[in-house]
Amino acid sequence: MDDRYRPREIEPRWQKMWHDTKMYFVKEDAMKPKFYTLVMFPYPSGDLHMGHTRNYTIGDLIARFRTMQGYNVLNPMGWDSFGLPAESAALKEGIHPSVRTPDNIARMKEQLYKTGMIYDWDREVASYQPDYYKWTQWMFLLMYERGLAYRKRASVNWCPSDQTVLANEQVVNGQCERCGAEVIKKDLTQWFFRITEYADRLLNDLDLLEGWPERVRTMQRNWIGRSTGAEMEFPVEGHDEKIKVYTTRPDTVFGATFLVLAPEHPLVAVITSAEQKQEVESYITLARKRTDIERLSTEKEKTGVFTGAYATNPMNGERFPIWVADYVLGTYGTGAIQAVPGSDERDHAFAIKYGLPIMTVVQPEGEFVVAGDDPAVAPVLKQGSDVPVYTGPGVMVNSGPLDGMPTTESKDATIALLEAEGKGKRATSYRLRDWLISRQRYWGAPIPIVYCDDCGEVPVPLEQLPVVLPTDVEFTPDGQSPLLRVESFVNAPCPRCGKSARRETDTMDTFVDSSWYFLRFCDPHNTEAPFDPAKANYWTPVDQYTGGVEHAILHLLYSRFFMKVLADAGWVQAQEPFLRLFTQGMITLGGAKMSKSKGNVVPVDDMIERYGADTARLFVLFIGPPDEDAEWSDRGVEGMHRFLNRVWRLFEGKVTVGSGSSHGQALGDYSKSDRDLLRKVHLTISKVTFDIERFHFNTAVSAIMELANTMQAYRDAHGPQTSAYSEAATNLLLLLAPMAPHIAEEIWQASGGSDSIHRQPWPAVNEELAAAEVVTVVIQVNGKVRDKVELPADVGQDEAINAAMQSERVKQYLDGKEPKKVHYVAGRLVNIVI
RNA sequence: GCCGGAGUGGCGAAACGGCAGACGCAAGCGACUUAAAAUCGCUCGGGUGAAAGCUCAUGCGGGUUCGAGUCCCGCCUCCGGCACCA
Repeated sequence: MDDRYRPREIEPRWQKMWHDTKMYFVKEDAMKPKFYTLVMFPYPSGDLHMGHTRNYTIGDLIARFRTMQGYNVLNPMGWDSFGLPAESAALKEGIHPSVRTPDNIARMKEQLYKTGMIYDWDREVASYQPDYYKWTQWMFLLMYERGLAYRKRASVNWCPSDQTVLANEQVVNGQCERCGAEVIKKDLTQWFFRITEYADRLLNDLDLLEGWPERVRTMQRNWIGRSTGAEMEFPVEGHDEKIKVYTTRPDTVFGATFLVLAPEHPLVAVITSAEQKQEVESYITLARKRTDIERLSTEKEKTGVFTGAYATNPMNGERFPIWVADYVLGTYGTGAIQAVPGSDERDHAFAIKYGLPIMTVVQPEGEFVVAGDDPAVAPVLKQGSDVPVYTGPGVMVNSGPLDGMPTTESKDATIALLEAEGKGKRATSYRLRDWLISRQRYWGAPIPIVYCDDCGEVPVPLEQLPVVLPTDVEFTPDGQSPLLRVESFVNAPCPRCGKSARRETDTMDTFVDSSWYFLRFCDPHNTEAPFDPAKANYWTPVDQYTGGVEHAILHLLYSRFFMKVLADAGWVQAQEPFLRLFTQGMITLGGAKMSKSKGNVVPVDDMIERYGADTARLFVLFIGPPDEDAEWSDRGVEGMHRFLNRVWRLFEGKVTVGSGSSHGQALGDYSKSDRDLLRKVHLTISKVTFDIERFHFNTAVSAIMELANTMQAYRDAHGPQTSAYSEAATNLLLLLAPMAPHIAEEIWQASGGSDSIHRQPWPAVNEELAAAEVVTVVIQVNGKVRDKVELPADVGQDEAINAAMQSERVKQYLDGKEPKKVHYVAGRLVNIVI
């Protein structure tokens, strides 16, 4: 072994060995338990920084750890390589994305290689390649066949900067998630996936995902936003139409004093009276012009206009006015509400502004008086601001058959009443909208649809896939799909009748590409199908998925949707794609996320050059709890480099490693100091194993450091040539192997270890060696530590308490008196209560 | 407003209801060296004390318990998600 630790010499050597021997290439193996670990595949932007390294180091550690534990481990890598960033960069630099993308991939692959990441590269996929997106198009057709892909004209989100439509999920606070531009609404005919059909299952199955962070499950629950209530029909005076209303508080129907329609509601034009027509139309025009941001900023001030029409309350026959207001959303519920200003703050504000009647129908329990007994407490139909709004629980008043009923029962009772009289029914509503997948941009998978004058919209048949994305395209965005300009692409024969027809020219949202890639990894070379179900069923669900929390809704919800659709179609068995999810924190520099544009990156190449990959890897594991953000520290990384140098020196002077947990001698043959060292070894095995299992990598590294410190002290006293030291050294390397794989491999092979260290079994805890011989029992008086005493590990309660009572300190506190009570925690603590 | 998560030394952080601050960074002192680097050793939450020790201390206020950073109740602050969703 070299006398100095030289990572630049040893790391490339072992990387080559792992790579050349295809050490981590795997096949299905029914005899072994499988473990599918996956890190979210990256967008190939070019250069990796330490934020990425944290992510991939965790993935690599899991793969190596589970392999040593005897699992058949699938750890693949691929490239999420369609999408806007490549296109924007290409426009800026004048390099075509089809050239730039493979270059970037090659660069990132090289950096992963140099960091010692191991993947089954035989399974590499890239979503921009035709042999991948052929199957993305197949997925579209599957959706289409099952009635889950459809085209409709709708008011959609449009990013004026990126010049394309966006999914709801890609609009954050009224701004484009990618570029921050203010999103506007446009009426366009677009393709959607009917994810709302799966809303219930996507919500309910979140309960099964116990291996997911609570935070992510909550975010998905909020996003799906299920509420339950009722739909009710309100007849319109002088018209046959009835207005359907959705409400979560059907029990307050007796307090409804007007109806409100969203500006987009189709009945607005039908029911509006001649006198009000002009006012209503100009209001609607105004409302449509407002962006989401404007609507948010005017949150307090509600606006609306009277339609001139009247409706009848189905429960009590009351006649009341119908208004139009944009505080009611056209896209939620039925786009129409019953306004109950006595029980809803928004309706109350609106009623006050426009002088509409307010009536109390719910009263707080304690204040209940029989309706009519005291008009001051139970006001009947009053106008003005003196009738307060009350939204809490209570008792129904002014509500006919519901009077006196507590609100805990009134909701169900009202629904029963509505259903019995045929005036309404129980209903559920969701915040989730269908997923808009069309994009008017170039760098994506073409939507496999042809429009024929005779046959209409025709899906491209499987044997004609892929619909290839042409490369000779002028793709500067102008609000229209760039593919429209390519005659040879647009003009295509109708697959059904053969007459000349036109192709769909929009491409798919890149989130479609990434919604199924984890399945392609199971069978990446299949030319007949997206994957062989038998192989997919062997590997899926993914046992451990790792990635950034920024995908909590978009990617993770879409993938779950795809998995359920594929399960329904019989392609997979699992209902959920990702069994356990880990969301790692960012690494920040100067308090901000590392990013090239901000210029605050620590490139992984620099770290490898200066300290080697193992130092970089170990440091990002040690930097803090892996699910929390952590600030980069140059000093910290130097400390970690010092540690690896210390490890190196522990092996100076012919230290021999053997098999991990065997020890040739009986326990009694070891000296006291040997036994102490071995105890530390086995306690460390136990702690590191436990900590890796529960993703506490920072404390796993600490534990290994402690072991190294203990070994150093032992070595200073007894030298390295003892069997106890050899066993300690062996286990130290094995524990370090998944985290710092190169140095572990180098020392292993230089110290007589057989084969690769990465093919050794993970060390087992020897309970006999781990067992303590003596314990330090803490002696408390009234819960405060006053003394400690060393006792044999198998000490009984009586001896321990006895020993405690002998303590001089305890005697001082007792002052001759008898203790009131004594608590004993076996082998740990005696608490004397005085 | 609703829903999650988090508040511990100078810093990153540890602690099955049982010795608060492991491990590391920074800092200080010392050894080695002509010197520096590297390496090694010691100190390192506050107050008090010569020391042993005593005492205060895990965002704030209560509570449960022999014993609370940890459990319960009520607050405060920060981070994240949702939000005119009827």
